[in-house]
Amino acid sequence: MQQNLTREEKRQQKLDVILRNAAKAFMERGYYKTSLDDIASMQNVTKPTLYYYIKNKEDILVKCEEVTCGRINAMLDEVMAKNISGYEMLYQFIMRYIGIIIDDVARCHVRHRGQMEDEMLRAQSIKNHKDIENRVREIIRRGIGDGSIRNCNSTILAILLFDSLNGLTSWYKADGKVDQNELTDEVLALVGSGVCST
Amino acid sequence: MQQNLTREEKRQQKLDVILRNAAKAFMERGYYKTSLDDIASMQNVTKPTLYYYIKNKEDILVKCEEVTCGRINAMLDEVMAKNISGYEMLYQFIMRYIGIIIDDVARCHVRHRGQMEDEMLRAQSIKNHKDIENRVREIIRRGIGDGSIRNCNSTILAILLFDSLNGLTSWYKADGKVDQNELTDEVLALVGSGVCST
DNA sequence: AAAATATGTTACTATTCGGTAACAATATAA
DNA sequence: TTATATTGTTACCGAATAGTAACATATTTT
Repeated sequence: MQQNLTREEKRQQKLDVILRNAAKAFMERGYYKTSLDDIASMQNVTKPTLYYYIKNKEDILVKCEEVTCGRINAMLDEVMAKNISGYEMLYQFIMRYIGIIIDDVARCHVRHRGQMEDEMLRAQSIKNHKDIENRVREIIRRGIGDGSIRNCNSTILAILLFDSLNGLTSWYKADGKVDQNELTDEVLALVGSGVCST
Repeated sequence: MQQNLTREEKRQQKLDVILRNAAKAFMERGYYKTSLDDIASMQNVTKPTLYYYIKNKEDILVKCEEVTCGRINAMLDEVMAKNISGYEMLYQFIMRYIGIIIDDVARCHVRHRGQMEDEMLRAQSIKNHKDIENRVREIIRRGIGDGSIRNCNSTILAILLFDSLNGLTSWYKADGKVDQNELTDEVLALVGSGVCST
């Protein structure tokens, strides 16, 4: 008899719930202060059950990273394919990046990337971010080339940009006092024109 | 017989070394992956000796915070006493803030603030940062008042500013490829005028 | 010199927690 | 129905490590 969902789909859904709950707990209490027992009990299962969905504790971070980097890169694919100026690309990237990282799984990734204990995983994590950073640098260089962005050190600018954007993850709550549109406007205004009134 | 240094001075020096070494290790390996035995062996002492200088592991974070916030507030006292425009104040704050947080103890504080397990300590840590943030907001408001800073949401601007400045701590190494002066120039240019070429 | 204080060590406890082995139940397919 | 794969549980192990008690040594003060 055919179910609504296949086994594989149900399995994927459960994994998603684990990631979301774990990510939330990691952000609230911290990675080391959140035990696998804590995470398991959020799902109303026991710890060994988790090991059917994840390899080990660190694997949760890896999976959060895969999901998030996948989204960011897909977004970059779209934005960079458009026939617009470098500045407009950067503008759109920022707008949509904020939309992506306001999510527990993404916030968890941002906060823990490059901190895996396993050396291979750590290297891969660092590379994943560097790749994204390089794509944004490419946008900045295009903007400098087409004259829409002030001549500057694209490396430093890209990093500063990510610092302020990723910093959002540690204080911005989607349901908080600050409206997402107002936040996005302020970020875009600051990045675009700075603070000077002149 | 009078020594070069009094007991109290020697004690303070040893505490400083402990804080510096611990902060460095926390930044390199992470707080939870650095044991008190690790820290002790850097001093060529044993773990119980540390407890003569610190109350417990968390107290290291508290002491790093006290040192760093003390420095920042003293700097703000100076800068805010000057008879200059709000924008110039902000400019000087940024320049000197970068100078302060390029230091292992300060970096350790930035990375771990508000993450103490003890509730009282955590609340105090959050308050310490909020106080500093409020002083910077005051600078921004003054700038808006005297017309030197574009009209904007001072709360969001202050946070974004701290995000990008504090973000430096996670990648900038004083002995690395990027020169501190060039970095400061780029930050000031970005905050001042943004990325637009027009 | 003797007393008091500061600084250090060795040896140990208690607890937390990631991970696993062995076993039980349930759903799917033949 | 029977066989098989999947999903779950209970009970346990081993390692790491924050913190302490008891004891030893050095340094300053009286």
